[in-house]
Amino acid sequence: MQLQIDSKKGIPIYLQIVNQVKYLVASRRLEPGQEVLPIRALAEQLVVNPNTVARAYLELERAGILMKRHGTGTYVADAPPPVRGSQRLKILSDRADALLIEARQLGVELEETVNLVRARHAKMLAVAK
Amino acid sequence: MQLQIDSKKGIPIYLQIVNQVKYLVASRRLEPGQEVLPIRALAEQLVVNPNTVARAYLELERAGILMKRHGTGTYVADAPPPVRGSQRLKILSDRADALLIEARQLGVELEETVNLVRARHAKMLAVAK
DNA sequence: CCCAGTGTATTAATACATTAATACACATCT
DNA sequence: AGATGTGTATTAATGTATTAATACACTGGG
Repeated sequence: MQLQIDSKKGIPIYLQIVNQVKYLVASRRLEPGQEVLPIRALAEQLVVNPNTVARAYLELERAGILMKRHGTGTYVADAPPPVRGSQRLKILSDRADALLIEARQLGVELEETVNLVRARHAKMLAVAK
Repeated sequence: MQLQIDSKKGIPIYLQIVNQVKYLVASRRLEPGQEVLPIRALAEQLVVNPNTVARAYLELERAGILMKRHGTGTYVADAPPPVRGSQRLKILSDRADALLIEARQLGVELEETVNLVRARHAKMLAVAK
């Protein structure tokens, strides 16, 4: 698991871990059921306090991305059943709005924005594991 | 200018102002050149400290959304020339990635995500001023 | 020139976030 | 049962964010 932590870029370390793991899972480089590095191991690899990794894993567990088993290890969770609840769609809408607001501010048209989404999606699934 | 502030929802007041003004500008309910409420006036309307509004306006000015003129007032800035710099496209890509990661986690397919973006865009430009 | 209205700057109180140190508890294997 | 490797909980130090109180400075109209 190759994570890149930048201690000086303002973004909290635990969030950098969260985001990168989310990306790895979304792009299938980490698959459901697979074990991820133990807290201490990842902490050592990143030269970071174990609690910081634990914090990240906690967030990821709450987000349904990871599953921790006490005394055993931490694993990538199964993908959830598609699209339950309007609560969840609201989050997606917020993300879409943020994208559209930014695009509008940059003078980027809708179709160009859609193309960007498609391009990023392709890139996300592109590279090998 | 109709803003809704929720003091108890965890999101900082100044950010709620920033986001809502961004939305109003992106959706053309506020047009370039138009004067927005003075800091104190908006602060009074929202029952908030003037510094909090000033903080929001400062962020919006830095984002190129508003333009302040000392002693005179605050105005909606002109739309920037379309798409300069790769720095700016990087922000858009990050937003697109966030959307795609969230969608993936919810089991929402690419085409459905694209449709959502189109739908939100339509809704954004829908209502009257 | 003054006045009223505008944005600006400084400082501080308070709360929250972030990271770390340390000790604890559970699971598995022998 | 013990050893080892796993996640957990508690506490604290430190920094950062958020909001507010207050005084300052610029602009335009009488």
